[in-house]
Amino acid sequence: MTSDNDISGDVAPPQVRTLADIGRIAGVSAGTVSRALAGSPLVKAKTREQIQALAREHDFRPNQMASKLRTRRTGVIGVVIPLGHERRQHISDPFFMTLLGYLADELTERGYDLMLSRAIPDDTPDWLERITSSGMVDGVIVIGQSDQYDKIERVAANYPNLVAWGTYRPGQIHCVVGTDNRAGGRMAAERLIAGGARKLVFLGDTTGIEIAERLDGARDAIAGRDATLVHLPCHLSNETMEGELREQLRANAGSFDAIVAASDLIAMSAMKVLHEQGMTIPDDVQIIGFDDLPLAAQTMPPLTTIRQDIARGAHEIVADLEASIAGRSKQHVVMEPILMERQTTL
Amino acid sequence: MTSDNDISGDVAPPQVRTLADIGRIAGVSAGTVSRALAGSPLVKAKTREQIQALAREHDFRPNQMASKLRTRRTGVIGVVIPLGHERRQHISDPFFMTLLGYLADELTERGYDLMLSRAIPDDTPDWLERITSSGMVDGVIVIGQSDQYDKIERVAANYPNLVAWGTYRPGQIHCVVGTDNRAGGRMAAERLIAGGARKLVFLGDTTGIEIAERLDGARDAIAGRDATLVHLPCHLSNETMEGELREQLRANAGSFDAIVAASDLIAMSAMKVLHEQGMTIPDDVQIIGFDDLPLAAQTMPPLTTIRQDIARGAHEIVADLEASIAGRSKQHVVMEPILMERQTTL
DNA sequence: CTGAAAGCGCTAACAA
DNA sequence: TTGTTAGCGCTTTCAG
Repeated sequence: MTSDNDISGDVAPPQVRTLADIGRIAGVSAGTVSRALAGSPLVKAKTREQIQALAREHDFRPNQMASKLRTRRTGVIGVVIPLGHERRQHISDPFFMTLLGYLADELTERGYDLMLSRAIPDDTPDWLERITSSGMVDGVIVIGQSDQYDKIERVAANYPNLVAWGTYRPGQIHCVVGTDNRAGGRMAAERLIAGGARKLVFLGDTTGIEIAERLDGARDAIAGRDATLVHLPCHLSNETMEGELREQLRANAGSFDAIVAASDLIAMSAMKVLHEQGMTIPDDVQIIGFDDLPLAAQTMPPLTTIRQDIARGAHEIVADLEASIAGRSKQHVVMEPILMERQTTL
Repeated sequence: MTSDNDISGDVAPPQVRTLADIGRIAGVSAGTVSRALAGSPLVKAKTREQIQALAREHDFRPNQMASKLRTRRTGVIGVVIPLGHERRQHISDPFFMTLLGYLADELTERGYDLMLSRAIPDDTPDWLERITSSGMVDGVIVIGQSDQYDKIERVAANYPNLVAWGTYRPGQIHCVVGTDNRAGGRMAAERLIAGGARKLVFLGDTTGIEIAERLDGARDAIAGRDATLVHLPCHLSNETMEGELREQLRANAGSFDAIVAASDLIAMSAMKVLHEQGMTIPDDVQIIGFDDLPLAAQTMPPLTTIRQDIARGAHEIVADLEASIAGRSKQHVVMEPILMERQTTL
């Protein structure tokens, strides 16, 4: 199963390691090399090109650590995913992964590097400070507030260059970009009721405040209407989810006619379990997801869901962060969720 | 749609920024503070604790840039995804994202930070050197060889601390961890034939060598048998995929009775399209995916697929890298693919 | 056990 | 147009 081929790493490393080395063989000072490589117009065009050629030839690139130390500008943005309430220590949520992909694009495009951290707040209380005050990054993006809202507030009070993805609460300190989760939850429940549902179920773990808000929204929708809503907790995205779901749905079989899922992933699993149990979607049970991942359109039947504009979210986050780093003011962005009508609702 | 609340960043930053600052208020030298904070037994227990308390109180953490420059050890591993043949400049492939998640776990666990880069080799020929010789990282992981096999070979010749995920070719220089793609492709086609299929189709873009090997494997399987295989190119994971697939499958409708998909994602899209076109799976068309993402078990019917052990892959990659950094020898790991029998085959 | 001093490799005044 | 100089903040001999 495992192959062999030992590989030794015995190759002579290039001898040219510093600006001074290049300078020596070019007959100029390190300072000039620095300027030349930076493309400074201060240095004579001819020597500049000569030096650049030399650098290319020797495959030389200035040491970033030294440069960053000197300029006090790292060009690195920290991206951290707090795994506050998900006990599985694994970054697996496809929503976060998708957002991460877009963030990588945006940051790369603007010339930043991206330093990714996975944080387990329960094990490491200073998970955020460790990143903000390490001198390693120019700014920090927190993907998902999880149950760490207060911690983020506290750190943001002394560290301006921080933007989080998540839910906005009036008066909060830390800059946030996200969807109006409560409106999304309400929208989902309303759509279900409009489709004739009366006995709703909300599927998802509400330890993270984003999800809690979605549940609140769903409750808003049934208030004063001839409908009920029961909250059935279940994890968001790990291997235990499907089993939990199967249990929950079996135990409550027949007592509901519609599901508000906290995420598309939960919705997909629920669809599968319902199918196993012989239910028809949407005739026996209607279902609405949340996120509108590309996958949502792939299910059978295609999943009706509440869309979050992930690409725009990433764009806004990076724009805010860049503004903050440049000393300009930034602003919260609360995006309206959008109902994507597909075929799991009546 | 967009909210308001301008946020200004006007908070007085802590005044204690260097070891010397701490030293001054503790009445010791910077050197001692450095030792104390590093937990060195050289410094008297009492002063050590006192200094640590002081640091905590002032929320001080040593500047990593300076530390790394001095020690010439960054504690950072670069992870790069070359988007060689996928023209969409977006990291979206869920397989890579899953691998990335596991890598993040492994690296965090071993105390490394992870610097993520997305590279577009066509636009940036020196995408790899830029990372290896920037002085920013202790090692580099390349996720997927794409069409950059030769480039990786060339760089690895002078840079030992590099491990790639991908396909192994006898005699190659760069250390690789991956699945035996050819065996996987063969396995898939054989299973289909065993299920009664005779007119196979391979769905996927073979610019990346991993995929090309899967196709070769499938060809191996039909060789000398009463079966045919046609290659229908299609992108691996972007928005155009579904449209392409629809075209391809319509144009060839009726001329095939089984599909070898280059990835689970392609398989899922194909299932959807076939379903639209009124085909039944697996009775009219059998289909096998590749990867065994968690999603594969969620489709309806659940997808038969060729499993790659992503978690183990991540583990082996990091183990190899750590060995290399420590100056020990590393070795290629070629994992056997595993057929996951589900319900899209007969 | 602690302090002084010498850099890690680079950049940016300041001079020339 | 280029060289010189003085650090960025930390670690680590070397002395004491």
